[in-house]
Amino acid sequence: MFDTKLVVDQRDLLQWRSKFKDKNESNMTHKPTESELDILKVLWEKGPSTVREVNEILSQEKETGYTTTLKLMQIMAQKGIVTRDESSRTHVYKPAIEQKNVQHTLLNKLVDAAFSGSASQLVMQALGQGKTSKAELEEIKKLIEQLEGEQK
Amino acid sequence: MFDTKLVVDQRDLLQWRSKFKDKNESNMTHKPTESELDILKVLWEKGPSTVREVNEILSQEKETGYTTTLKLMQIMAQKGIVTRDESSRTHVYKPAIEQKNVQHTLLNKLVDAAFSGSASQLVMQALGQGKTSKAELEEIKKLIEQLEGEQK
DNA sequence: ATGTATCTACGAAAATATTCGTAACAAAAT
DNA sequence: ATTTTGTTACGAATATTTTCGTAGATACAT
Repeated sequence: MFDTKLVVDQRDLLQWRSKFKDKNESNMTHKPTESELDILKVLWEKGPSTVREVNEILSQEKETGYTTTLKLMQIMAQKGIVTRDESSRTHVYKPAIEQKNVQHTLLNKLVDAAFSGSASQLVMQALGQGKTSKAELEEIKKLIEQLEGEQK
Repeated sequence: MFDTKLVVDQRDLLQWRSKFKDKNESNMTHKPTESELDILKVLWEKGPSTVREVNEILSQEKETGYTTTLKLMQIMAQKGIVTRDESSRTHVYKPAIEQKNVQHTLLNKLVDAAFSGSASQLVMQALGQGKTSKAELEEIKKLIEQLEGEQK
């Protein structure tokens, strides 16, 4: 009666499994946090800006302490999400990742997370909101026709 | 020389401002966290499920301890994001918010946060991925035409 | 009936993200 | 020259989210 019960507790199992996860910490898809995204938004729209400028704009939406914004932007710089020009005393920040890339990442995440992977479902929901102008609808229709052409 | 300097530090100002924010904590738009959304996704797809079932599925994607999933689902129940049937010992959970609602909320958030408020930009980006079938494109086109009709 | 597996409840640790005070310094104003 | 203002750096307090151990209860198998 060898009672060599093979006890594998949850923890051990998870540790073991994680050995097979990718080690690669590298700059995959930078996923900005929500606050970071707020800041990026400003930088994309207004172009290179100082902390004060960014904070000014963010404050219109939501009370935001100056040093809070500063700290966030410093962190972002460290993460490589933004770069900054330090030549003058007040640093000027600009985005280091393209809006397109972030859009792409977040869009896919959303499709996967909330739309069961169906992009067309998302599209229809988006259009259904009725906030899209006639001109835009036309443009989209044109795109669709173009896509239909390609896809033999 | 009354040196009654009116010192208003950042903190006071922010506190003061926040007095004018809406007090209304009520069930506005439930914004599930990322993990919560993962769980909702399962419940939407598979229908009412036990913690074990949900955890089984989540584990395929990412190592997840059983009690972790349990705790999350308990929290969600408390928040009112899910309801549960406690009649048998192993509780059965089901979503208490509709997928449509969450889609709507998250979609708007995304449009606003990453697409400068332009839904059509998002739509075009989504279609551009080339993951949309011909049939779906047709369906979307039909929707557009319908919308164009309404919008005199 | 005794042990084993499976649940829930619960609290608390760990990980992340956000907010902010304080110090040090430079620039500008007085 | 001295003071006031604006700026960065930095650490730490808060807040939020995620993860998990442990305890106690119930069902199930032996």
